[in-house]
Amino acid sequence: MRWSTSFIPTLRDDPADAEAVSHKLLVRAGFARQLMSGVYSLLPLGLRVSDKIEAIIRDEMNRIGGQQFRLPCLHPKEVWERSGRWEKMGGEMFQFEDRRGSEVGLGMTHEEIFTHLVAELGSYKQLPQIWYQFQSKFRDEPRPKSGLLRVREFTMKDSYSMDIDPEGLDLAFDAHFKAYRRIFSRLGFEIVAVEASSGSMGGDQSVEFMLRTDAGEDRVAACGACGYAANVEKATSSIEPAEDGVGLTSPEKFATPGVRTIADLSNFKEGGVPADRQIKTLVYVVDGKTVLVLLRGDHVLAEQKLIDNVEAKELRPAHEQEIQSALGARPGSLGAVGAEGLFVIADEALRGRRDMVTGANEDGFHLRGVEIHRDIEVGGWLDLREVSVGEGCPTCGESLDVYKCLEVGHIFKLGTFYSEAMGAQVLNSNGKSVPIVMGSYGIGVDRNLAAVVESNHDESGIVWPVNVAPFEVVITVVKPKDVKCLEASERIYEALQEDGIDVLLDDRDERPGVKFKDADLIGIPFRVTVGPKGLENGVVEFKSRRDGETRDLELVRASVTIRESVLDQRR
RNA sequence: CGGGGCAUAGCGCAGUUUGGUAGCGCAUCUGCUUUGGGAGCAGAGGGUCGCAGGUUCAAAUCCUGCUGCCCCGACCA
Repeated sequence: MRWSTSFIPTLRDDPADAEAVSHKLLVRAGFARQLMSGVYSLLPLGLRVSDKIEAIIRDEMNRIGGQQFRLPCLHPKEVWERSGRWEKMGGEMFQFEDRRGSEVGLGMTHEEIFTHLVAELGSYKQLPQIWYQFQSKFRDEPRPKSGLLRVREFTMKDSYSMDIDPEGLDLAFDAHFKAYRRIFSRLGFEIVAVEASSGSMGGDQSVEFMLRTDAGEDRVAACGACGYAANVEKATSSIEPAEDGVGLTSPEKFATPGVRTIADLSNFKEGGVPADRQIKTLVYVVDGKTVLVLLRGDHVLAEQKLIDNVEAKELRPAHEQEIQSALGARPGSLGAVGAEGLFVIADEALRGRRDMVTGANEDGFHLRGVEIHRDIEVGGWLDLREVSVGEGCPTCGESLDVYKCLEVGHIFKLGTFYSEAMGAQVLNSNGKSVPIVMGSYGIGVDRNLAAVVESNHDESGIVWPVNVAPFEVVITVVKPKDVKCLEASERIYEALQEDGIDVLLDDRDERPGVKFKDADLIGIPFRVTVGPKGLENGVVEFKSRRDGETRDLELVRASVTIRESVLDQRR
């Protein structure tokens, strides 16, 4: 492609509303433009990268026997009602009426629609199957952010596996696991595969593929010693057992004027205790019922653990008014002692604790000498706390690290939830009708595109890995008006094109400095500079974007060397 | 949904406090000079000042309402 006739709108300044590095660079370098909040247009350069990422994914999906489909974005309400997710997705799904008044929605994922086709399978002899597609997904995110990292319309590769039994699902899951590892390796990512919460997907096991970056929104707890890694939504850890005193024969109320927080109470002079000697009382509304959630004062609730453990349609923190009427006190003085009629869930870390301090359900008062098992009627013990840095690894006991990650892929074992809901059954070898066992596997194409930029850039711009670069080589014609200069450039350009190299010829009538800056900004891995200076000696300059390494190539064999360098880095 | 900020030319911004009919840099177009890391000079084009009301002789500027976008939090496959 010739730069002079291409649409590559580079900008000198960062866009004012961009925060994430990938957002700034993708806009500045002319890969993407925003249309509205969380919705982006891909420009020619952006699409070229997207196409390459898709090609890698397609290659690996085909390798494990995947068959490519294309399903609609526009879905009827009925199909989503059969799985119960029309309601469950709530505001996150774009839902509206067509002109006849039929309710329709934009697909945020395609379990229901694929399962609709899966129902056509009739015999175990047709299994296993792996089906996939690249398709737009629509999710009305509460807060789109960080450019292409969190958007409302995006392209996803989603695949689905169909098997006769759980053992078959294990095989398909494992095949995807390995395919994903290869995909991310070809994208140049060092990823961590972590145990994750399945969230609204249902199912019993899920693995997230995490890329360590501060631009991410998830946090992962990982052990450097044994390799344990899990999303903090699911991660567990071991902590030092607490040593409690004998305590009192019964809880004793004491005045704590002005104390509203755990920190207040630990600094409180008359009767304050450290946070790990306090019981934190949170109030939740679970399907309309008020529930108390207890944690050690210095621990943080991992809300997803609560959601995963209690089967509920709706779960949310209670409003202050609801708290007031349920317990008779405001947050700051809440406690579970004597909280009759309210279900109490306690975190495991509180098990067996004595001589604790908690709110008295009376503003400005707390109780001391509280012994959990004696004084509080706990309805359920659960692991609810979020792990933090330095706590013990649950498998080997070494110290855990916690860091920010971006979710670049997620694979789920769905089981029979959708096949049962949609009536997707086959006859097994005994002639009995059984639901198909399914898995679901996703990779966000645009998110991965942005993720590559997050982990491959420097102060001059993007540094694309050869595998996904929009062009592998840019030929910078220093002086396009000089006939020798242009002719030499054209020769290399044509030779590389014939060899199947993606090459961009910068034949613009611009000053060399502008061309160098632009080439660095858009991040082409290799640059060939053809100028009068070099041509006098029969050479062109060959430069690597990543390490800046430069060497002169004899004009006559330049294209051969360049091709070898490119092919060497393709994977 | 709660809190904060912003909205003026394709991009980045000033002008708003104290109302007087819109400006700077980059980009674009023309000419000349220049040409190996975002050139210089001269000239030119381009704006319903987010939208709708209101106040006023006069509104980018003051008042009211609305919309959009960004950030923090909540939320989130």
